[in-house]
Amino acid sequence: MLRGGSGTLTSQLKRKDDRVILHFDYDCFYAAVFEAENPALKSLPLAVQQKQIVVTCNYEARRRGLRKLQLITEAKRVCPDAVIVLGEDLTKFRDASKALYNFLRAFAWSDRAERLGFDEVWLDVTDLIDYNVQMLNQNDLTNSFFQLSSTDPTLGFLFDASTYAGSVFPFKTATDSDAELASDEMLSTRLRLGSHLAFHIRLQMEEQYGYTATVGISTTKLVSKLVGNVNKPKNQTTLVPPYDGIDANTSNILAFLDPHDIGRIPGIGFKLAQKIREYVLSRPAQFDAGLVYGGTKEHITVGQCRQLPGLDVALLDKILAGTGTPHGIGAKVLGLLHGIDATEVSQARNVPKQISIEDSYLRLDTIKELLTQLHSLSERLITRMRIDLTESLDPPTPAQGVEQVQGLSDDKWKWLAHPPTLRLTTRPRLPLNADGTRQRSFKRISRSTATPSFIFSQTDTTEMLAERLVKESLLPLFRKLHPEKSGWNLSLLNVAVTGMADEGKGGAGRDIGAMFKTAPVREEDLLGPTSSGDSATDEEEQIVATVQDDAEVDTWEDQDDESTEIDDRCPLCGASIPVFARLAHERFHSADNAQGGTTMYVKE
DNA sequence: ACGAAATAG
DNA sequence: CGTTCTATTTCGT
Repeated sequence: MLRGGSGTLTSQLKRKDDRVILHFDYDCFYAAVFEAENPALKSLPLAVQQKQIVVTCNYEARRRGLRKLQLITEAKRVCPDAVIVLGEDLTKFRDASKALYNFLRAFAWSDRAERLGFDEVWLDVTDLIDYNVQMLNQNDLTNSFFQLSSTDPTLGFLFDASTYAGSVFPFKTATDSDAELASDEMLSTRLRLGSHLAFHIRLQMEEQYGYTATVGISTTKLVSKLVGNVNKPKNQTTLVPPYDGIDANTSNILAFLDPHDIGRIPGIGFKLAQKIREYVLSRPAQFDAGLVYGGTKEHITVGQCRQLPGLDVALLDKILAGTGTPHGIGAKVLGLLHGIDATEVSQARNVPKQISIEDSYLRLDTIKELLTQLHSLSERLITRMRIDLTESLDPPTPAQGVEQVQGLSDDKWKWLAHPPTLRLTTRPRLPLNADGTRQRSFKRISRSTATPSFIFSQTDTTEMLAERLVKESLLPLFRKLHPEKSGWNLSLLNVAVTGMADEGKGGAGRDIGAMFKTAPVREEDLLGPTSSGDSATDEEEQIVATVQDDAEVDTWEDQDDESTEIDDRCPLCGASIPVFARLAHERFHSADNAQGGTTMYVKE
């Protein structure tokens, strides 16, 4: 690294706002799942119980004083007529989450659709947005049509492209609007379209599935996630430009982020936050000793950190240093403090990378009980594998209402992935000290081995397979972890299969036809190496693109100077089209797009 | 590849 | 019992 020019703060930070990213957060998801199966619950105060606490509750319940993470006894005292349902079996939540994810995924032409937990999803809708920006008629923005498909022009919705749908940050006045457009008109247009797309998706999600969501709209994963929180539930917030000012007065990104506690920034977890606080305070940061989790802390804001004297990559690297801290952490965190986050929304996957089942115990110190627990965990693991890693091979049963666990019927099915690794994790309870006290520890230890192929049997019962798995694989792993004949005492067991790859991808299982159907043509795709768009880990599959005879393809900038008041001009060919013929004309171009071109296979 | 740790919901 | 359980990513070896 050179000193001088290349070491300055501004040279270390470079905004790149060429994406449109939506972040969905389903409103009180667990409660919503119960409401979806029993809509009568919607008007009642509803709380979902796990162990002795309310894990979530609907907004009627919150209105009556119930809170997340409240003790059940407290909840009953505050609101005696609350409906309290047990939510310890996660199956239905997982199923609903998967269904909603697949619904949302269909809107991302890039198939960049990333789930976080059960109730959050990011969509990178850049290509869909850019396609629609090209389609805009600048002379009649208020009567725009959003194309959800590049091949079926009837698929979409009417919208007003001159305004944002839903809420915006910051609250806007008419004069702000001019400043915004002057700052970056293209970015504003794209975000407006993003806001209308988000609005449409929210409506469809409620109509088709009965779920409401809170959405954030911006250009990065970081900001889209955070800005959604500004208006909730059942709402959305777009962070409007300007994005690239140098301080909170000129950049809405900085104005938005500055009041946030650093610990609220995704990517700055407990450890990093404590280190930053310690530096800012010039002493160790304390956290509330009373409660361990959600632990209270000293309030250090992004704005405070951002304005630290001498703050740059090198300083942050020094502040955050330690064994195991990620390389480049200084640059990463400096970016986050400025609302810069180049992280890509990851490609949708057909299977998870890992499945693990665990349980915790007060005391687990006998072989007999160990075998019982390992067996139980193994059965649950194999059941989950048969749900999440298999696919039915019977094509002529399209809409079968209820999914069934593979292995219990005569249906033909196949494995979608064969996890190569089996792992056993334990959490030992530390031995008693001399004074009779015992220090708590949450340290885990693990050993892994090759997954035995018998667990992929399609004929044996989970019971038989679990029996064999314990005897042949898990017990040997356990002996590696705990060689002593006795004396161990565990507070946790975890059994996992890991390393799953999307085996269907790029090969037989992948529906190339579907990609062809929805992928728009973009000239950038055909020219350079699109700066890779990264995804370094995934081997790239074949990309199908269409090449148009470009003879008379114009871009919308070229034409449309003056247009008549009565007719619209086609944004593609400039022809004057009466309103009633508009859809048909758009269909003409789409057909041209899909069929008139040459199919080209690009191998990376 | 393996095992630990950090992060997140 | 006390945050539990689950998943992803990254580091060091």
